Amino acid sequence: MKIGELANATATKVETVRYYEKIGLLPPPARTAANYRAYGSEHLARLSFIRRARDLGFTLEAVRELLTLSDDKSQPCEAVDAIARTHLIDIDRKVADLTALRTELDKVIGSCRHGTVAECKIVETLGPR
Amino acid sequence: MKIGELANATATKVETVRYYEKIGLLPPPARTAANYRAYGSEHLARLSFIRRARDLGFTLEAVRELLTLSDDKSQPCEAVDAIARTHLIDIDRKVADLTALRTELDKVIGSCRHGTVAECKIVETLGPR
DNA sequence: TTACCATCTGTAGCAACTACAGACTCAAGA
DNA sequence: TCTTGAGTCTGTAGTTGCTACAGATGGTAA
Repeated sequence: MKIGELANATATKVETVRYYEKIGLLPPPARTAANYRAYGSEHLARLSFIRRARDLGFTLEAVRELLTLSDDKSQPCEAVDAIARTHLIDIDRKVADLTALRTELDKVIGSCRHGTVAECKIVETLGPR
Repeated sequence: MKIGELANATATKVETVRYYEKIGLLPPPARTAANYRAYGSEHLARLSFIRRARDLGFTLEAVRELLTLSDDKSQPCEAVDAIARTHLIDIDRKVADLTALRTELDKVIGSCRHGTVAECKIVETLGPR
C-alpha cells in the first residue's frame, strides 16, 4: 500500500500521514526499491485509530497516550476511560464558554440601530467602559 | 503610561501588547529618553477595544476590520453589523459541532465496562470498522 | 518519447500568542 | 554610594496540527 492509497482509505492528506510519522504517531513503514513508503494493514488500523480519535476531538498528545495504552491489551482500561472523561469535561467547558459568548454577542448585535458608526452600539460596546 | 501599566489596565500580557504593535493593530507609541514605550489614553481605548473584541471571539483579522470601520464615524454601521453576524453564525456552528461530538464521545464512554484494554469498548470504537 | 501524475525530502507558513536570552534602565533600601 | 530587584528593550524560537510549497525522482499511459 502506497502513501496515497493509505491516505485515501483514511480520508487523510498525504502530508498529514508523513507528519504523523515524523512525530512518532505512525511507525515508519518499509520502503520499496524506489524509496516509496510501503504500508501494511497494521498501519491502516493504527491510522484509522488516530483519525477517529482526532475526529472525536482528542489532541495528538491524548491520541499518543491512547495508542500506548491500547498496545497493552492486558492492562485495565481505567486509564483509557480517564482520558476520555477528561476530554468530555473539556468539551463541556468549551460548549459552556461558547454559549455564554454567544449570548453576549447576540445582545451586542441586538442593540444595533443601523445608523452611522458614530451611533453604533456594537462599536460602543467594544470601546472602553 | 508604560507598557506594564497599559497591560495591567487591560488584562493583557506585555508581550501581547508588543505583538499587537508588531502586527499593526496598535499604533507605535512615543518613546521616553530611555526608549520605553509611552502610551496615551487613545492607546488604552484602542487596546480595550481589541481585548473586548477578542473576548467575544473575533479573530484578529476581524478586529482589524472593526477598528478600521470604527475609525470612520460617519459611515453606516452595516459593515460592523455584518461582521458581528457572521461571527455569530460561526459560533453557532462551533457549538453545534461540539455538541454533536459530545454526544458521540458520551456514547463511547458509556460503553466502557471497566475490564482490560483487550475488552475495552472505547479502544474498540477507535479501531478500524 | 513525452506528458503527467505520485512520491520523495526539507523547509516555511498559518493563528495568536508565549517564552525565552541577553542587554538596558530605574527606583528603593543598606 | 552601591546594590539588588523589577521593569523594559530587541530579537528569536516555541506552541498545535497541520498545510503548502520547492525541487528532485519514479512510474505509467498514449
